[in-house]
Amino acid sequence: MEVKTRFAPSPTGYLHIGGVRTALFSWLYARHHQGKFVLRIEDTDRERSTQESVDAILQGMQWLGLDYDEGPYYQTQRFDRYQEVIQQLLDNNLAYRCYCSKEELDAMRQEQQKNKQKPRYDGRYREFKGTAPKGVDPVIRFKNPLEGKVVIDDLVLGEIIIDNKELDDLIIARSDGTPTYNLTVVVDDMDMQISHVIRGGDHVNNTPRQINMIRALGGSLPAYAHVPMILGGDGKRMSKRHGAVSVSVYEEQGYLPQALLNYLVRLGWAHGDQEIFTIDDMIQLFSLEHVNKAAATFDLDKLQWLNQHYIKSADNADLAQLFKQALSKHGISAASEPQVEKVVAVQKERVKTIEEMVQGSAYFFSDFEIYEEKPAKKFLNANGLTVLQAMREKFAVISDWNAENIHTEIQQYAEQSGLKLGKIAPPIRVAVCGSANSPSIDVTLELVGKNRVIERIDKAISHIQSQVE
RNA sequence: GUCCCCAUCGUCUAGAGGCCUAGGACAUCGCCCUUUCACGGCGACAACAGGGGUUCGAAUCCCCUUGGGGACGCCA
Repeated sequence: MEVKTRFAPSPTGYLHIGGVRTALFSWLYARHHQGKFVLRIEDTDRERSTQESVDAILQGMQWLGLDYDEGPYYQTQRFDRYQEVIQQLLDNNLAYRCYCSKEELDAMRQEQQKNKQKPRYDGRYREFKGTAPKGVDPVIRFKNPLEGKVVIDDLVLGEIIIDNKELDDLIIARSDGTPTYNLTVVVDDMDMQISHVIRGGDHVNNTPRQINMIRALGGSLPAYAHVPMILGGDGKRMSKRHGAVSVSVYEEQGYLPQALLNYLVRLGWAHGDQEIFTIDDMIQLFSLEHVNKAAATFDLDKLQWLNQHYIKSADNADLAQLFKQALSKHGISAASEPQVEKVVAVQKERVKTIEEMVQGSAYFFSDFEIYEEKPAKKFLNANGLTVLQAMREKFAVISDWNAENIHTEIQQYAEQSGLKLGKIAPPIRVAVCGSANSPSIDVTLELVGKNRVIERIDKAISHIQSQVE
């Protein structure tokens, strides 16, 4: 049988890390087995589904390169089919109408909670033969088996046994006639011939209900694999405060898709000691047998380390593209000098994200008005003035402005003045960059350009002189 | 509360009864490199939740306890 997996998000919010990880595992499994991967949008909840969310999901999948062979299917476009199945269930006495009001249901739940029982619909309309109450639009419930147990042979968790007595007759159609999740999943997974249902651990409890429905419909069961959930930094379920942000945020902050994927694939899965995986590695090595059972905690530090790794090894031209986009988002024009690619080449070794690269590179492209307070205090002083004045003269006569010649001039001054490099570079750096951090001073000066370097040194000189007065 | 699941360094994990004095990675802390910040190199710290079994032998198998997570919607 052909392997066919699916990712079935509901468009009721952004696509977050947990969703992406599920999608990744599902995708990897399909790719590893040269099967098919389906994207299905579960938008039956019309109240909460939005087009923005759909777009966010599609965009996120594309950014990450998680391509699909079928879909996106939209469940709202399959209502006729669900209706047909619901009718079939009704006709075969496998489902029934329930006239309970929400208030009635609430009361039932409260009573059960009070008696320390699991809240469960009691099946009061299951064998109802009387006349329907007037003015009540009924919901339709599936007749869950009363006896017996459901055995799930989960590919990750192993055997899970749930007693049918723990289950109740779930609603498969709302009072407005629209189908609900547990029905649509079952119908779609059957119709789309999904061979492996790979999804988050929060769905384990839905599985026995779905198995019962598939059996009632005479379908064959897919294999199930429930992957562990990802917890937020607080060890609790992901929340906005702890990690559950849209993948688009990672894109905006300058994470590379490869880094995010690499981070995610190692969350709940491992291949010995290997930490770095190319996409091909992942596809080749991924297997459900090595997926962990325990939930994992999201760790931004490690993601950053991986991102740094991939930035360091990325192609300069590719990086330059991303860098340019990020610069313009910050209103920094990279139109003139220096060449973006050259800046990228020197900065890629020292940042964790593209965003960080932008933060630390503004002085290459535009002048600044203020110096960072601490370094300015420390280096733009009387000693600094001497250095700057001397170096200004030396720089002014360099005809071929490159790192090597700049380095030579600094070296010469060090010898003449008896000052260590550690005394000479910092004032120049603060004068030219506004801060105490930058790549090597010679390369930095080369890229900033001769004219601007001299302008900025002049500016720093007058800044110091005005301080002294 | 009820049901389901889980349990190795702070975090992600390796570990399929002897290869474990428990390995790797991130983080942290040292040292080296260095004109700053980084990169890099070397090193240190740091875990089998507890208790019972089974076995010649248990991180690995079983049971209990504890802890954590999930589910219990006319959400998905």
